[in-house]
Amino acid sequence: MDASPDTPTADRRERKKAATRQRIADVATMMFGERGFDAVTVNEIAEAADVSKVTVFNHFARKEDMFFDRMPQARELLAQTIKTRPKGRTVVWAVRRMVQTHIKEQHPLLGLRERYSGFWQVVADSRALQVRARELGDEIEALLAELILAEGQVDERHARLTAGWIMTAIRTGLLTAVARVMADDPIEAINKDYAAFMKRSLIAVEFAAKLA
Amino acid sequence: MDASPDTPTADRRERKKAATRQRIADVATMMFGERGFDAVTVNEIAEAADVSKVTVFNHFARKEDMFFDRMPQARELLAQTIKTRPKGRTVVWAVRRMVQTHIKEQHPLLGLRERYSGFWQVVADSRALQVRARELGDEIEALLAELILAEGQVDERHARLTAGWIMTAIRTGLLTAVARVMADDPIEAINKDYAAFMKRSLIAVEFAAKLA
DNA sequence: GGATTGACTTTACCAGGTTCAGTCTTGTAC
DNA sequence: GTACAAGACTGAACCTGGTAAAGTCAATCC
Repeated sequence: MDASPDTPTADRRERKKAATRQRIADVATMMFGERGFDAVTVNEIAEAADVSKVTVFNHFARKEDMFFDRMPQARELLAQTIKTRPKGRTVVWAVRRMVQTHIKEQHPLLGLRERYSGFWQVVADSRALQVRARELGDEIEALLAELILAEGQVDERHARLTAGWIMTAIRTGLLTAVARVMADDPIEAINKDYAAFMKRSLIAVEFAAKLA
Repeated sequence: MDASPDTPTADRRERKKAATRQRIADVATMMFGERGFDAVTVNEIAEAADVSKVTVFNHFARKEDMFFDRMPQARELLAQTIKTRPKGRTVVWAVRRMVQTHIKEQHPLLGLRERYSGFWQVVADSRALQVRARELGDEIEALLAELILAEGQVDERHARLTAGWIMTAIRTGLLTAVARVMADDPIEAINKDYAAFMKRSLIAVEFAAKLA
């Protein structure tokens, strides 16, 4: 997960910076988990991380980003998955395969485990986090639209439409599954159903996209 | 548009309250249009409407709601349109017909006119407004899902999925069309294309929903 | 050794939003 | 007509996220 095992003598500075960022994110995530996102102030986080408020905002543009601090990596992952797909496969196909893999491997991004449910509980309890989650989803949707557009088969509007439909399917499947996890349904049953739903609905999207 | 022509001696109070609310919304909308949403402070609005800041927040829970002050009516309209649809018609059918009507009649909600473009320009320039617009769209999506669920043909997850696909189609069509209006394309060409797109994509949604 | 860079700090400030303790208006009951 | 209750509205203080400016201190470069 770390930047480089082969940092010769190099940048203590960068390491320290990364460490500070990580410390802030960790302490913040813990506090959010304990008391809820809105009940924790940025000042408290700064104090707990032994840093000034301004430093917090130097590392994270918004308070919400301390919670979603791994999203940039997620976007990277999606982009890579799609760009390295086998020749002749569509973007939708690559997305479908990625989703299936995530569910099977219980990947943090789209997969589920009991112990992830705290994360989602915090989101469910905070309007600000839901707004930011939606925004991050939109960014991914835009990225997806670009990649679909790059296939060259359709115009921009159609690419956006397809990307929106894909994200709707993913969001719906994920949210429903998360709700079931929080209701203490058995994970295995949830995952089986979740995977089946994603397969069906993404195939339907592919059809609809051809039709529209 | 007014509450009741047959208010005997009754509620001057309510009328005054509604008038205050309207005055605030009007003055705010004008100021937003002139200087942009973020550049206008709530204090300025309060002063211009000759009212205290607290009063502003008594009428509108958030600053953004002064701008989107007609959304509650829009939701009402959607619900009525769907509930009063001819027997045997699906929710998607009713939505499609409503969208077509709005475009044809250049209804403020989903239709387009040159002079609406100021409205959309203000939204395009403000992150806060975009967030709120998305949120309002989500509320409508949830309403739509409920109505689809009430048809009794599908489970809740499927209803949400369908509602999400519908809203994606509408959002995509509307945003693209708005962009063209702002780029000064001729309205008639835009509307023709916009209507055709909505028809195609909503039919595709209906197909996909059956398939999924 | 001296200059430069860049992470971090302190202080002060802004704007949205809430709380509270009222005042002023209006409809109602006697 | 007077008393009273409800409720729209007010003023001021306060909280929180977020920004600006100016400067401190350690690591790096030459």
